[in-house]
Amino acid sequence: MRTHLEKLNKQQRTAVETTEGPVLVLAGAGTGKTRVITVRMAHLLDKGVNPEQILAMTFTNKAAKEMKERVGSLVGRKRGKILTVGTFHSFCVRALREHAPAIDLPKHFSISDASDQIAAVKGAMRDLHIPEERMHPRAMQAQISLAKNRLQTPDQVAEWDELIGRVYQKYNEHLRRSKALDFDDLLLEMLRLMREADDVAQIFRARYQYVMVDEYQDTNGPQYEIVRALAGLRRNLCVVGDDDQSIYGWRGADVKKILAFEKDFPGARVIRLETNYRSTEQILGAANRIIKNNPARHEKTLRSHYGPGDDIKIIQVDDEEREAVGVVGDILKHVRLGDAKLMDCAILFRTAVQPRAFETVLRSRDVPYILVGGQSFFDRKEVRDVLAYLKLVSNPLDEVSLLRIVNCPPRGVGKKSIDCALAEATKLGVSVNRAIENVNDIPGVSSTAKVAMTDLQATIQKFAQEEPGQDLPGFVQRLIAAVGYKAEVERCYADVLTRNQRWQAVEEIFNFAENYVRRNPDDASLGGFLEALTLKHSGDEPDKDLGKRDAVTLMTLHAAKGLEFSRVYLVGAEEGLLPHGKSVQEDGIEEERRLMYVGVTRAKFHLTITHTKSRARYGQRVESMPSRFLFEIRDELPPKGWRATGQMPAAAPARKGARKRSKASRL
DNA sequence: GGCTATGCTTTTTTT
DNA sequence: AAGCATAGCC
Repeated sequence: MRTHLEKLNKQQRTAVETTEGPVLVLAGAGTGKTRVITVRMAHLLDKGVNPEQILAMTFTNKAAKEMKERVGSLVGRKRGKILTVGTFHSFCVRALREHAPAIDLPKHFSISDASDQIAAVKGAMRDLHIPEERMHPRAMQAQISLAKNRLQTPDQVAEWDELIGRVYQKYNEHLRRSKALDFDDLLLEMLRLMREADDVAQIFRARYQYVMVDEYQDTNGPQYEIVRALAGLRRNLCVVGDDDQSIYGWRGADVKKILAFEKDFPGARVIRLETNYRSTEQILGAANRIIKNNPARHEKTLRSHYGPGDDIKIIQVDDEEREAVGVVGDILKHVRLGDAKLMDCAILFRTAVQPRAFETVLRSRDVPYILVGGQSFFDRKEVRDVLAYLKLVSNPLDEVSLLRIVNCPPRGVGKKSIDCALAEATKLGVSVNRAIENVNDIPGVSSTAKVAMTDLQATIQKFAQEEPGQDLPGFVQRLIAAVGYKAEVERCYADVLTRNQRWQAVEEIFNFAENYVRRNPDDASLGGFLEALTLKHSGDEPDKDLGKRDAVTLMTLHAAKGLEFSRVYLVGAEEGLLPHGKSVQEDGIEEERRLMYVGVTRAKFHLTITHTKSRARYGQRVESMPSRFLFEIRDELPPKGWRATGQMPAAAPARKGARKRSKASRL
């Protein structure tokens, strides 16, 4: 215990030792935030607090995992394991599963992921006869999500925008009759649980005597309310964050929450961590020069613990291909010189399309790399199909999944039959799944379709009655075999190579199942498996315990928050990309600046920022302008002739008549 | 009902 | 550039 405290500076130690009452730790980048949280937990345990009484909430699984490991190494694996450390979402799911009946929630609800949500929005709009031209389902979904994150009901939204309000309402009905909750609902239902089921709320408050929240600046409305409800009157609440690193405003996060903590929790102790143990003076100076352009923020003076260090490199290249070649070349050069390992290097970017060029170059040069948050695997058609089958077995009322696979592989269920079933479902106000139980009575459905749907339902039913337990991998394989999915893959892809590739994705799911069973030997279940995949618990590491593999890291700036690397390559520092064009339009420059700040402060010793002369966007080569942040970094004004270009093309109005762009304007 | 061709949109960031 | 949806043909 003493040794834990000895390694801390004065402020950090105060933060650790102030265990009672509300505490706000304002921790600038690299000031040892994670260390404070982990040591604080260790300290609580040393003081005799029961590990079950400690709850720590994070925003990403990565952060949760790291925190668990670090506490584990301080106090021992075994004791560390009993601590509750998790993302808000996973914590809420667990609580809801345990206490679903208390708020009339079905115990076996499924969780809608992003594509499920879009599908549900489309369904809702179809029900309301709202053409998709009125508003893109994607945009609609974003609006609904934002409303939920602001704790607004459909009625409240309708006052402001009737269209969105109505779809929001219908969308909720769709989810409910599919026994599904979306990501936002997980938080909202948890809040409802805390408010409406008093006995349950008491249990939680009694259980968690000490509550900690990481990255508090990213807390949104529902999360804040949950924290408040959990902390109760005891208020042993410690939140840690940095307003300069608030980058989730688009998800409903409210920076004001961290600024108003003392008001929300009177008597709160505020502790500032201002010594940076991560970066050189050069890097820190650059970061400070950028962030000082943001008007509303807590003034902070970060002091570097290290010397000046190397200059920051800002490099212009011809295009994204040269950018990738240059960066990878530089990495390899330093590896060859022996002053860096691959795992010390990170390539950071703004959008998910940027890594493509880098992947190509890395692969051609045989350089191992890890692409973090490479959502792509779960976006693969085969993976989504298989997952849909599994979801359907787990929750036979899941409408989105049913519609996805009714005719995949083709069973003679055509559009017309589906439309008739859909109409019948809407008429009866139930999910299609239920309507189809009496498919023979639905007019307009072809006879082949009737037989096919009955068969399919029987198959699903048969598997649904099984409890796979330890044999989950075999169960998944049998289900996929039963519906003839392999034959479908073979039918679709004539080319042997792609065919094998596609089928490998399916096999990867079998592997996931095996991993999952191995990790949860006691309580393996289909529902748990799907949940883990949806919330990305286990899914993100196909290469198992090779976390220490020597490889270059590629990730978005958002994913990089909280991490550090010796060498950072911040690529694509161009107007339209960073700051992103959409943000410029929507007045989100300050958040983009914080994003840039996050990127710069990830670097410990070497920082290289690149920007291109031109870049392909939407299949068209477009001239790039250096990011305004590159001038801020040098305390300069943009030169004459510089323009803030690169906004979204044609600035399509957010809603109402998504006008088709004329050919002329695209040329 | 199934398959193919054409044309249209897409690119913000995550649980 | 690529993936997805619709239309039009078998």
